[in-house]
Amino acid sequence: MELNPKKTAVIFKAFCDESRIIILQILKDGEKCACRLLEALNITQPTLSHHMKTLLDSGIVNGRKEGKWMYYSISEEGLKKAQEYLDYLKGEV
Amino acid sequence: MELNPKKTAVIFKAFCDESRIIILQILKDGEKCACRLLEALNITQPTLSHHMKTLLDSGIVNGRKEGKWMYYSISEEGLKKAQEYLDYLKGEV
DNA sequence: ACCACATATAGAGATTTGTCAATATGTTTT
DNA sequence: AAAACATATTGACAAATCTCTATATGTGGT
Repeated sequence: MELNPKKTAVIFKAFCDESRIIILQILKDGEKCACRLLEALNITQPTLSHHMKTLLDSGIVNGRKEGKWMYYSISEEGLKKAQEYLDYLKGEV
Repeated sequence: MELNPKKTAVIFKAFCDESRIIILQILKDGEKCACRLLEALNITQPTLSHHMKTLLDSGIVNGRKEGKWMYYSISEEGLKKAQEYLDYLKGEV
């Protein structure tokens, strides 16, 4: 656990907004195109793009470009990092 | 996993601010009085109070009043809830 | 009852964040 | 090359958040 406070906060920003939780809920079913996410949420396309940037920055979501489409999925590695931090707080280090 | 998006976001607000991460870092060592936390942080007493309220609301921290002192500690139960959510996203449900 | 101390609340200012409309970039098809 | 489409970026505004000073509340000791 060498994470500094600022970096740790960035990771968990993924989970502290309602819209992003809904996005993660959808991605839980598997990789989705941005357009599919947009259909499911009551936000505009630029707002979705903004949230996806936050999620990518957090490391909790992976992005993959295929042609004109952008595919997003949950990053097992990112989730693991978040879990490791919670374990660390539990004193299970 | 019956958590609604708003409630989930509230839980994780505990981890998405730099000052709160530092507070959790200190509480990892065990229960601490508010005055001890205040010494360790470069913030005013009302600001600390505000962050402690956020942490209590998230369920990640427990509070206990003893005389004029307020003691805070990490809530194993709260942490467990956060971890369960991350597990859920991993598809390990 | 009063004073000293620890913490909480109220209110205000500054910063950050979420949101949108408008526009730019990049890709595919015709 | 142009048109159509998917996504990203810009710039502006509103809402939420962080921070402070000032003040209130509550507790223990004198």
